[in-house]
Amino acid sequence: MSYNEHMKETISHYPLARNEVTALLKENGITPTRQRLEIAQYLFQKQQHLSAERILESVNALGHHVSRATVYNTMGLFTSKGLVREVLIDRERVFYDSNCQPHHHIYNLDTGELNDVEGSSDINVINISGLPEGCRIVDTEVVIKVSQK
Amino acid sequence: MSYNEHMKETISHYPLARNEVTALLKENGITPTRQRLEIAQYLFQKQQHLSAERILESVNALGHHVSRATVYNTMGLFTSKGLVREVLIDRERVFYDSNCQPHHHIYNLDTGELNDVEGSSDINVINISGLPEGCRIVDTEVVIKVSQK
DNA sequence: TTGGGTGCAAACTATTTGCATTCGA
DNA sequence: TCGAATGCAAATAGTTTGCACCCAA
Repeated sequence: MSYNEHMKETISHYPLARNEVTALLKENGITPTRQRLEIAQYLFQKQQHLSAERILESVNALGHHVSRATVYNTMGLFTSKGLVREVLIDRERVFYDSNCQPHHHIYNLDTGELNDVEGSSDINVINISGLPEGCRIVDTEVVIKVSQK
Repeated sequence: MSYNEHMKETISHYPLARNEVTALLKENGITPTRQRLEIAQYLFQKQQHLSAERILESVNALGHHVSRATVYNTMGLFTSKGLVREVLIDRERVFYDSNCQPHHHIYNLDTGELNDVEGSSDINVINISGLPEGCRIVDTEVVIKVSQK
């Protein structure tokens, strides 16, 4: 179902209806609890990069209640199930990327903003030497750090 | 002066003699104190990836004394002067890369080892779309995560 | 001499953990 | 019902900070 189709089918302020998020979690073998649904609904409303603390604040600001430990548990679970991707850029906090498609990042050192590299860019990571025996590439992370200074 | 030339000129167990390290720091506008010299001498003996704690332990194990705060101060200073490069891979600690030449990394998820991609590999990061106005690329970090699992 | 550098311990902060309570199926 | 999930607070660990003392120039 496309994004536009979602929008036609829901009267929620979220692009994803609750029952759709429920299905998403079930498909991935995750028991859909109230807290996980609230986190997922906030997370997947659009493609974004969020810290655990930010998720905690935002979900709770919407009038629901989720504890800090549950946010960490849930994000760890979502990561292990491949629903989100951890991006380690900032020394002090992990960012969770709600876009799991292979893509790379531009990190603005001045503002701390994390954005995606647009699709038309050319980034090639091929023919790597030095891989340990029997290892396969699990993930490739490309972060381009930019600044005005 | 090449690495081999260094080796001929010193009887130290380090590839870099103390006076050479002193010169390196001065060239970079860093006051060469005893602690900074000890850290630098350990750091630049070879190309390696070290955590702050590891540097602290190793330098002190050699019989010298450097405090934890000084290690952090010094590594922050070396980073800002471009003598080392921070690599953020591990959620719990920063790695300092004693090799500042442009190069990329292979991170072994199973062992936690961080190694360099060999020079013959093809990694191209060019023609990036989506750079903010007036920004220049300060650094490009490519980390290839591998695992046997 | 003197301003930058250092050491120490306490403070800070993101994340994890232990355990009693609650909830989904 | 019952194991899994949650909440809370305390614990953990890397890093930073405040401040008195010291040393390179």
